[in-house]
Amino acid sequence: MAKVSQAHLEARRRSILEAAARVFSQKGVAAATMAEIAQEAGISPGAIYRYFASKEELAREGMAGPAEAVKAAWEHPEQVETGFAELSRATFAALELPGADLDTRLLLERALVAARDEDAALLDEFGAELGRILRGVAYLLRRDYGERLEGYDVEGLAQALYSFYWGARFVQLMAPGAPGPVRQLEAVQRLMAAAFGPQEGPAERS
Amino acid sequence: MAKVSQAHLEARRRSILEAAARVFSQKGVAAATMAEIAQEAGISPGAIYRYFASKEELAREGMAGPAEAVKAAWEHPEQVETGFAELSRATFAALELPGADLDTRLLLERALVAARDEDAALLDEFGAELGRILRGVAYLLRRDYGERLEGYDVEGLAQALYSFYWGARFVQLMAPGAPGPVRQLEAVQRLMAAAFGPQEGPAERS
Amino acid sequence: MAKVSQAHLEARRRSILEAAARVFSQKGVAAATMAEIAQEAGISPGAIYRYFASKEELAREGMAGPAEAVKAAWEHPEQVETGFAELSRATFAALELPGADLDTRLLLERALVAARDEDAALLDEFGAELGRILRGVAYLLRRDYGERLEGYDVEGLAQALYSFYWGARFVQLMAPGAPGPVRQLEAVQRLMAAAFGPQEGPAERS
Amino acid sequence: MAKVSQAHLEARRRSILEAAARVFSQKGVAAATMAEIAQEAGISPGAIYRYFASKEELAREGMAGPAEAVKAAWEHPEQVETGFAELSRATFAALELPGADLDTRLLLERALVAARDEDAALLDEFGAELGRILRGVAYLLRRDYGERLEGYDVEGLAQALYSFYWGARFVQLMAPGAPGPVRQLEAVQRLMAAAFGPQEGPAERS
DNA sequence: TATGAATGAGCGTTCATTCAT
DNA sequence: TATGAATGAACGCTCATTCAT
Repeated sequence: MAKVSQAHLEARRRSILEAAARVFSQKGVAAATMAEIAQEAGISPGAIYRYFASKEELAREGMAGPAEAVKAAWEHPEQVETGFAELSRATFAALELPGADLDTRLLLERALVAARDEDAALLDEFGAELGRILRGVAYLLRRDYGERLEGYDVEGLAQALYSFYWGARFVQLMAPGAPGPVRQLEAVQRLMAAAFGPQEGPAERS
Repeated sequence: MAKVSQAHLEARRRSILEAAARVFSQKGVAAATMAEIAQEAGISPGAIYRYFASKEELAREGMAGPAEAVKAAWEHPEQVETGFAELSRATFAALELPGADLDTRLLLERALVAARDEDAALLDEFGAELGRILRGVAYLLRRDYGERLEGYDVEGLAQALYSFYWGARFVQLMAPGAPGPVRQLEAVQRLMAAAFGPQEGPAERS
Repeated sequence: MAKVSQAHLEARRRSILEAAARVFSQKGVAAATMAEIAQEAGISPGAIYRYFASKEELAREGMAGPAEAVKAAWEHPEQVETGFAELSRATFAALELPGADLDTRLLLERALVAARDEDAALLDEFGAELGRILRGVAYLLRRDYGERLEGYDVEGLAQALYSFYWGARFVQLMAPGAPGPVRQLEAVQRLMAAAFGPQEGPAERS
Repeated sequence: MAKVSQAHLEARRRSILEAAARVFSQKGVAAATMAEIAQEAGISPGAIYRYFASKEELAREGMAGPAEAVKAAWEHPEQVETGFAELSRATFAALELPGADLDTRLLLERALVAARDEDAALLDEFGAELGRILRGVAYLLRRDYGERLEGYDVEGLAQALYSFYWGARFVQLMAPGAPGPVRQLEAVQRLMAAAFGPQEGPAERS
């Protein structure tokens, strides 16, 4: 029963995690009850404790951000074929998919928890991720716009774009009726196109 | 302890609100206890209920966003002497003041609560505020950049800038070490300057 | 200020007691709050404590049964001119006056309190009152029906009539739509008339 | 402690109800605490809430009058073999059993609560029960005494007898030393016998 | 190993009582 | 002496956690 169990155990663990994420994002970590999570996962409350030592641990793991595929792309830009514009567009388009708001809520709550507890580990993780993504953004900017970035604070610009991304998520959550992420991005891209000169820029590539 | 002046009562009320804001932003609304808030305010738990009917009401009022002066400026741009660039700078500079993070936490939690409960009132309020600010941003953009905005989706751009602002707040909270709001803004302003043509643009105004 | 105060003090004390009786009979002793009673009495909560040491004392005194005039008549039947039938009728007719239910509630609650706490004093008081009234009822029965009561357990009958009175109060409270006290009494009097022979009985008197 | 049988659950529920009835009748519903009831039932306070949603619900169910067998007899007089006199005697005799006072207290408190809150449901229930019993009493009176009731307000008389019953309960609670229910009833029955003529009356039946 | 009834600490809230004014 | 804001113990209730089954 040993080896097979191992796989089952892992599956069960993941299913609890997913149930928890659903409940957390809907109600918030504090308001969610273990009983609810158990029901969502289709097991008994007591069983959860075979897989997670406490609600806190479950929250910590259950809020570990959704493994966004797009994130990986930004973190490893060398392996990315598409240009900055296309990747941006895909990233922002994903925000308009159903379910994005749930992720945003979870991410925000997670951020809040980290900021409140001065949870160094979580904060560091976020910082590290930010660093990787920033590097990716800057890399792609440089690759696509080359010397036309001369005189620009590319890191500052990359950070601004990253902020813009988070802000778009946030506003989308709070005011679904406002101009959506994609429309915002288009306005920004028009700006960048104008700033970095004739459309040849990114087009040169290929 | 009878017949305390109206002013005293008001002061007490405000002091409770401030204590609550501190505790809420530190621990989150759900985790904060009335006992803690009372202690922070230097009174007994029961006394709070002379001023606020419930924890929920206290949370509602205690999280009512700090009356940011800057916000007013964006909402009434006709009365604003300074240009778009200057106002932006002031707005972002304020984010680097101490205490900004506290506000951001409170605002985020408030947003989360609203989004979770589908609290129509709060959501509407946010949406209305967003609308006013967007109008202000667009107004200032048009006033400062005039016909050079020809062909631009000014509303989309305004929304993008607003998103950028929120994102900057968020990132600042989560990764204090990253390029700060002001540096990000400078990069964006450089971009806008390049896009909207020779520096004369905003300068024309005088 | 001394002598005049004395009268005022007594008046104030009584007004508190009346306010308390009103609130107690409406909400019950446990649910009534000192603040409510104070408001009803038109004073401040703190002031009550100048006149009564505690809520319990206030309850004890405030529930001291309404000084029913009829009760006095039954307790001192020698001074009563009217016959048993007339006094009974007056007694039951009073139950159909507005306000009777409020008294009934208060009396019932008081009874409950006494029965619960095995409050010997209150229980004794009720017992003593019962004794006096029973004696009065028996006295009037014997005076009015004379030897026709031969062979009857007059004390048992008197007690039954007293029970009937209380039961009528109780049912009136719980089921206002049922045949009222007076109608019930009439049925009983018809029964007594039939049992004790030709109407001459009480009529002989004069 | 999982998968306890349905029977166990039912038993536990009933034991809580019994504990509650004991405490309620001893202290009154308002003064009784959940902790006390829990202790009386031999469980923890929290456990009660698996069986009852609130103290109020517990009170509602815990005060649901003891399913008196006698009551059923009065409500379905057609199925009753015994005559009015015998059934009355059984009913009043039951009042002298130990435990009757406990029930009376509970019933009185329940009545008070209903009257205070103007609890329409409870009041209606009481009214409906009263109606059924009254019908039963009148039915039995007519069956046993037949045409000798000519000229009587049978409904009024039935109601008077019902009031008498409640009053006897009440007085018994408050003044245990007074002539007991059975003795009172005997006096009343003597009266009825005298009023309705020669003993043949009920005897005719056979 | 899973269950889910039970625990009990801790929460929000109330209110009798006190006491500075 | 009256006021009424403040106290703080105690309540009803919740729920993370435990453990007998």
